[in-house]
Amino acid sequence: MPAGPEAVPDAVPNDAGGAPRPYHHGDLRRALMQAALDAIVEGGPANLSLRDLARRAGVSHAAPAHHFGDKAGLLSAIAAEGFERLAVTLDQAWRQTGSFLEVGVAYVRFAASHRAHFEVMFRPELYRPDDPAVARARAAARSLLYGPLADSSGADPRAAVAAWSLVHGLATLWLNRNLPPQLGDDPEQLAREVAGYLFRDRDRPPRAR
Amino acid sequence: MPAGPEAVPDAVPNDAGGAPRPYHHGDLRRALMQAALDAIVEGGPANLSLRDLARRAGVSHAAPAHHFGDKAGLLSAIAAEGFERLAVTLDQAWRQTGSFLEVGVAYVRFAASHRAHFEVMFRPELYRPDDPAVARARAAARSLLYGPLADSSGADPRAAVAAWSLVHGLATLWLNRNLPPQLGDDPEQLAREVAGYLFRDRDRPPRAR
DNA sequence: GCGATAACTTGTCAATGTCTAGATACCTGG
DNA sequence: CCAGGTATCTAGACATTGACAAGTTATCGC
Repeated sequence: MPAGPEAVPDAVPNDAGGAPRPYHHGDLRRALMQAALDAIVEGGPANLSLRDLARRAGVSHAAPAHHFGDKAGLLSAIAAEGFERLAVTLDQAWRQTGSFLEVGVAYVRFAASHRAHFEVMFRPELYRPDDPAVARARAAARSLLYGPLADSSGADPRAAVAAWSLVHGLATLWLNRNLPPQLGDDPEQLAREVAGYLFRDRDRPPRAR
Repeated sequence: MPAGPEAVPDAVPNDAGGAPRPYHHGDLRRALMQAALDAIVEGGPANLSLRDLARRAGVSHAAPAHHFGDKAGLLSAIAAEGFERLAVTLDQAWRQTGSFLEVGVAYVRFAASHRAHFEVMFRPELYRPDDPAVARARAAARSLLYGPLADSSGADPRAAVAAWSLVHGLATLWLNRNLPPQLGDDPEQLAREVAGYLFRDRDRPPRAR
């Protein structure tokens, strides 16, 4: 894809005018991850370019391969991190509110605030879903999605699927701007209102609001 | 329903022994679309290659550009066709059953049976969402999603969003194999069961619970 | 110190998207 | 019937990309 409107030459060893960049970046892996997240927010995972990330980080075009192997390796790392952070988010929401609805709201809030992670996590063809770190993190997040409902008596797995589907669909439709604008631009509020249609008689009273 | 492209000898440029392929393909546009749908089912929209499509159709590498301009043009055509067919599907379901739930089930069935279309339609960064044909078809499909609920008295747009989110989330999670396998592999049946949790007091009550 | 090793660079190659120019078949008007 | 025009397709070229191989430089363990 020669999509770049302007062709910037590959990594220049030194910043223009600044002090010479040290040979070792220091935390290139983290810097490349962050650059990737920025790039994905800007243009989606499909338009991601390893060489562009290298330029953003000020390193040579082949440096990313050293840390991630290849493009799928980078995206696998992003997916794993995303599932880890999602698990933390859902766990906190459940612990702090005891409300199944608030777990769903937290899911939507995560998608909106970690858009790049979220867009990668649910596109398995972009990365390696069987990567151990990915599989572990995904399993943890999944158990937190099903867990709260499994705790309640007479749990039906289809109820959890309904809840997960609702918040997942809302999150993806919101991210893709497929919802009517008159619903406002606050995904969290929208999630709380919309999810109420499903959760209304299945919830403990929330302790926090 | 979308029958494969035939009636044209799929000869490769230097096909050994066969009759020489005619200079004009006959229906190259349709053949390229079908090849693209096949390729997307195999590897996702991100791994789509125009040159690969040209090889599949037995034409030169630049032939696709003549019909679609560029890659985004091809994907725009796929998205437009997808929204058109989705609108037909939803319209039929509503007319034939008069059931919100069955419209939702039809949505999931469409996603499963038109996987390639569906995967493109909801990735606006891959195509040109403002393309007139796309915008028109998308608006038609959207009105059929909101229409049935808007007809009923005291319609709340958030109810429609809840319904759309549920079936959309279920469809995407099913396509990405993110649902527990013990729920079976029939998306239509799963949709009918799961959607019952939301539609239950707005529609014919489902058997369960 | 000093060798081992990790981190990064440079060079290269096949593949891709897109552009330009040219070749070929169809088709309409006379 | 046939001549020119146009739609369709081919051929070539170029910049960009992902991946690989081999070399260079800094850091770390001992």
